[in-house]
Amino acid sequence: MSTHLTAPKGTFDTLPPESARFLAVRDTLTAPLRRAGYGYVETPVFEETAVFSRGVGESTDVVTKEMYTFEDRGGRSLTLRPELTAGLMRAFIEHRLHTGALPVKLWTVGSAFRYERPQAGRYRHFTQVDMEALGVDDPALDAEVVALGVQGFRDLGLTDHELLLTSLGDATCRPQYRELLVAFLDKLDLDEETRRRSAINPLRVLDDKRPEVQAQLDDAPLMVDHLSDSTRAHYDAVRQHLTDLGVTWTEAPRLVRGLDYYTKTTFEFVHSGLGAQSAIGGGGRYDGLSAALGGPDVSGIGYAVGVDRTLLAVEAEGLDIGTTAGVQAFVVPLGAEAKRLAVRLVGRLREAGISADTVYGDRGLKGAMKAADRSGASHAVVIGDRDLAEGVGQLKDLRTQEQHAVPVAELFEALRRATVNVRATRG
RNA sequence: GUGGGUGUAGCUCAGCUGGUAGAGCACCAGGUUGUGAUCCUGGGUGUCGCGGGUUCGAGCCCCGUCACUCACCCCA
Repeated sequence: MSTHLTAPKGTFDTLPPESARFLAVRDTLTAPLRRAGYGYVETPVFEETAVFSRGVGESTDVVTKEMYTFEDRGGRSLTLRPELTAGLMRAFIEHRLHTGALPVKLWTVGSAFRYERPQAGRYRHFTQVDMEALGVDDPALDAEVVALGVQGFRDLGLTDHELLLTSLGDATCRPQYRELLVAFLDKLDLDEETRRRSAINPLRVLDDKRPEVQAQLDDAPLMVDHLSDSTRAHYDAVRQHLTDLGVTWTEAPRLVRGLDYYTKTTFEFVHSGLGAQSAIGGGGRYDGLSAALGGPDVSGIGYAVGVDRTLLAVEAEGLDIGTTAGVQAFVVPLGAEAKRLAVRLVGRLREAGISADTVYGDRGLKGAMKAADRSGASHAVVIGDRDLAEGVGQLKDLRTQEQHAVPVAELFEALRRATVNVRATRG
């Protein structure tokens, strides 16, 4: 078995019927964005490495040890995107979208790649929904973005999740706070690696899960207590708008995000049924990102949601979504002549928008009927030599087992009518 | 990168103190070459993750390795 080809470490295949749930989750998460006027964007899954090293941040683990970076045949350094925001910003800058109406509201969905040790909910290839509102720094926009994320989870029927919210300050107050925090951390008993992390990105130490570290952090200074007047007012306004929108949250003053570009409003959606990788989405404001990528100094806010993790959350809550009904009609031919008729009939049904299928390969009548049953079809047509001699096919209601002969020329119409009736009854 | 757990059929698993592989589900065929959920009969679909060692003999014991998995780290 190990000599056979398998999906690369940390990756997985999503097969039917689970794949239907994946699609349902993906589409449900993006629906609120489409309703709110966000435009779809598609960018490459790889970018020049600098897009991420400068965008995500040289000090982040994502950039320093988790990227799939390679040189192409032309000697360019390229990287498979470890997240979607930086590429979206690159496109925003490249196409000078800031010269148009603001804010520019964008969304995308697709693959991201990180070289990490696989774990429950953490894979080397994963799918994210990503959205950004660029060019306007308005607390109401922060609230809209957060609320749209919440809406997606609500629409899926998820209940066991929580919105964590905080403010990370901005360029006027974060540096001073950082110094305070560094001074505090310097007095603690930390291992060498944590100390190194503290020097590069001290905020992240606050997020450490280890009890021996957390125990020392009770008196740590918090960013929210050291916000400048303007960021304080910004944060207050965001919370006011969220309350108006009926969004509830938990204050999380130690919340930190792993990507360097976040400022001010910062949030994370966590789900209780996922194990250690509990974040199903997260985001925030990133007023310095555009400039860091060589673009205009415009602000932005957005979030990313993990489609795979959200699917895990949906499954953890036992939600019934994306169940496929199978096809509506099924044709069972017996013999070569009937087979030609079946192929034509199925083709016509599909053209008419009715999902239909038939059997392929050498199947006996019993096997074919079994396939018809499995297909989910409400109606089947059985055509054998005996029927053809009489110029008919047998239309069968698979639910009631009722069956009657229908002239060959009328089979299409009879099936169409029967399946449309079923749909009307169900709907 | 650091630790722990687990690898037997498509899936879930059993396999006694080492004797050469099984169950259920699923799948396929048959039960009058014309009818699907039940029933009956038949079919194993497997390099027991891989490599080496011990042994007369290894699914079982030992070593190595790979994969999966969970946690740290990190984060979607």
